[in-house]
Amino acid sequence: MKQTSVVDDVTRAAVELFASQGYANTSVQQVVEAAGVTKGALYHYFQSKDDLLFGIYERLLSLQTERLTAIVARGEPTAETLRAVCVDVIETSVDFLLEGTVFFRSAHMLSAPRQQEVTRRRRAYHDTFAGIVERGQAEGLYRTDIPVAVLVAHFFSDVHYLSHWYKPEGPEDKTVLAHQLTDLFLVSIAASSASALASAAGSTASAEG
Amino acid sequence: MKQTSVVDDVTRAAVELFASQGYANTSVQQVVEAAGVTKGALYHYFQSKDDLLFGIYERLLSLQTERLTAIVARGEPTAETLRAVCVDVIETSVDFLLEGTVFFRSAHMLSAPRQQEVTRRRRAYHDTFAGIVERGQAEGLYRTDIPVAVLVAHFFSDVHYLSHWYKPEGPEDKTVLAHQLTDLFLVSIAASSASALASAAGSTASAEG
Amino acid sequence: MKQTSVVDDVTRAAVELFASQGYANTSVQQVVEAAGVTKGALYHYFQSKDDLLFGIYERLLSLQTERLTAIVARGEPTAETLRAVCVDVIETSVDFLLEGTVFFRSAHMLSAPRQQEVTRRRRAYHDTFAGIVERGQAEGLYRTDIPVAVLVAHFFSDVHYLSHWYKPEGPEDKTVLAHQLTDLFLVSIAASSASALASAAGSTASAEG
Amino acid sequence: MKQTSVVDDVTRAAVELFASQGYANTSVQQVVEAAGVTKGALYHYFQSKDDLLFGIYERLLSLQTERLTAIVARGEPTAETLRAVCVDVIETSVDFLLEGTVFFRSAHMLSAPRQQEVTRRRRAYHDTFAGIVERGQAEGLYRTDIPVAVLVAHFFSDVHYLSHWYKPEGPEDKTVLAHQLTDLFLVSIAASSASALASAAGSTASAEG
DNA sequence: AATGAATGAGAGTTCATTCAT
DNA sequence: AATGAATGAACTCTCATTCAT
Repeated sequence: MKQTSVVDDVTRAAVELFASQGYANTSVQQVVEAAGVTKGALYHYFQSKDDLLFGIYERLLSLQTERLTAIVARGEPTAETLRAVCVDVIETSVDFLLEGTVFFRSAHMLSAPRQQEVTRRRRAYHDTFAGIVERGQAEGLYRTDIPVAVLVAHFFSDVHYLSHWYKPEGPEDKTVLAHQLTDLFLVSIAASSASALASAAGSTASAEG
Repeated sequence: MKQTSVVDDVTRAAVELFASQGYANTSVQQVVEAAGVTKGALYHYFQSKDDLLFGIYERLLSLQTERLTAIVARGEPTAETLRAVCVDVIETSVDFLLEGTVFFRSAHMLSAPRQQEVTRRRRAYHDTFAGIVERGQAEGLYRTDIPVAVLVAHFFSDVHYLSHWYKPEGPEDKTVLAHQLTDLFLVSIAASSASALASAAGSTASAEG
Repeated sequence: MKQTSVVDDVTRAAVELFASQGYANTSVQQVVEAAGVTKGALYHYFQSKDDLLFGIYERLLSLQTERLTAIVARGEPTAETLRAVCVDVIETSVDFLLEGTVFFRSAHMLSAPRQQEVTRRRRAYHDTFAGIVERGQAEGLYRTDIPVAVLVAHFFSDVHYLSHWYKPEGPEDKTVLAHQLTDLFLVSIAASSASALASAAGSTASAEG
Repeated sequence: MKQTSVVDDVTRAAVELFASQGYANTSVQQVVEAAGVTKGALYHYFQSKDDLLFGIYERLLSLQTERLTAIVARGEPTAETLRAVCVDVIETSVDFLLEGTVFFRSAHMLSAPRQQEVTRRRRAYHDTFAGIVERGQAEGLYRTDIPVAVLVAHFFSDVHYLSHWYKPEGPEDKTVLAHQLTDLFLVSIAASSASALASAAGSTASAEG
């Protein structure tokens, strides 16, 4: 009774191969062999190899956007919202670690229009995130001595980097890790941290800790 | 009076093309055309296309290792050493932004032995960095409630991510940015920040800031 | 009240696509889409793509053979018969200009047996035409200094060429054009024209007109 | 000492295969096998299969344009010029019969820009030819009761049709044929032929011969 | 030191046709 | 009568690399 479809089998095989060998180093032949289908079947459902890659991004972006929207819609206080968003995106990224690997490595191999589409959607996601941080700044929660763009990049750098070092089979638990990274981020952007930079900016000799 | 060599011209052209189009999408033909040399000349100095990529990594890794060693050799207090190292690696990464782009995107396209070599050297670099953090923990400067591996990853994620968002021609000054990111990192790993996680770990409702 | 059949819709779509893009450049998929039917339906009525092409030829050849036979059967004097045949085939060719385009461009793409069948029927048509000319020669109407094969080719070249230059929406009226081309042909093969070649054959300096 | 180049061998093989099987039915593999070269060598000199086809047209168009220009440049009386042009283009077309076959069958398979280029050059050729006819009309040599466009099409139809019926190994001598077809054309467009149409236009019952 | 023509394996993609439904 | 998913062979084209010069 197990129902497998060509689309699912191919997508699964593609994610694994793209993540382990890279998009460019993976031939369509390898994908169809790993998926147990024929080339003709693949091209019946996908217009091009590019489509395979975009499909992976599409799923990930849709999922993350949806989750972000849902959390924001709960209408909790800013600090709680931001913490929930951070934890959630890290956990989701761990769940889709292969997809993330492919995403960050191979986005530049997409056709130009699709690259723009991906960029557009990621930007929308980042903008929503930035909006929460800005609201927190207005409420006096977060420091304002560093541009929001830098704060946002600082957070997403952790998300991005996960696929470069995190091993799901390793010692770090996904949930614990999500809270640890979130805490590192939230501590660093807290309004109370702002003073540190003021004295440190022009000198490497100030004390901290 | 000849000021340009085949090796330099080719390397420069390769970095630019690999950064803008990706390694796999760049043909050797494109490289030789952009460098103004012939294929024969390129293959006289490089054994393979792989060599071109490895050469870029080689230079960047050597430079960063050398700078890290020099800073550590100054024998300053841990806090000053770590701050100096962080600022320096960020500034250097901005200076070699194209190389960084190539590095993080295309390392997986290297031949297996060279991929191992790169990994080995990056690990050595990270280990030295981790050693400084651990020394600081022993001195009571940095929090110990989060594994060092996570703290190290948290820092290098910023370095890594630079090539994805930072625009040298944009509004952010390189030095200012280096200090901002360093500050965000140092604040978050300070021993005094450790308490935050304790209360936050099991709940999303705790207050921060 | 159903007024369209799969066969008709498909044939119409095939003629248009084959004429505008060429037989080889038109996929069966394009034909079924243009005809508004499915692939299964097409293959229910046609054995192969080749069948589509042959069907177009079949219709055109049958029609022209039928019309030629009808005109000859009227038993008019040779000159009248030939004129009527010429005018008719030109007019019919204009009416089936798309079919003509396909015919002359793509006949060589038919399977060998069908190519032979087409050749056989065209030859029969030409032979009947040649017979009329020969009868006219025997009656002293047409010149005998040029082989009949050349005279016949001279006429059919005009028919053939129509699809390369004639635009139904252009200024030339179909009937007028048919009479003009017929006149050019009949004038040139008239017995009284025979002397012209005699003096011209070995020299390019003779006068004409 | 026989010098053969890849370009020549490939072009020769391509003309023969395209003429006998059609462009679309001939694979690049077949061309390289017939030419005795490798695929890589072919693609070193030709950018695409399209290039092969265009190269054939290019040579033919250049040759014919050059010859037309040379004849016109002799500045002979109109009648002599037109006769020389007609004889020459027919003889040349016989010499390049395979190229002609390819030309008329496969021009529509060229990429759009190249199709336009071919059309542009053929039109220029036809315009020069039409100019000679018009000059002859002004001089009272040729009939004016039929549009020049029809007269020009009437001539080129013979040239075009050659590849459909003429066999170089057959009984017709090239030069004799050229003069026969030229004569048929010149007789039919002579000013003295004009009266024939006047009485024939509205009726199929008039007598001729 | 340098050339660039030539190689040849393998890439992504198309498509007429089949067949279970 | 009709569907459309699936096949699989063949297609055009690319490209890192070699080697005679």
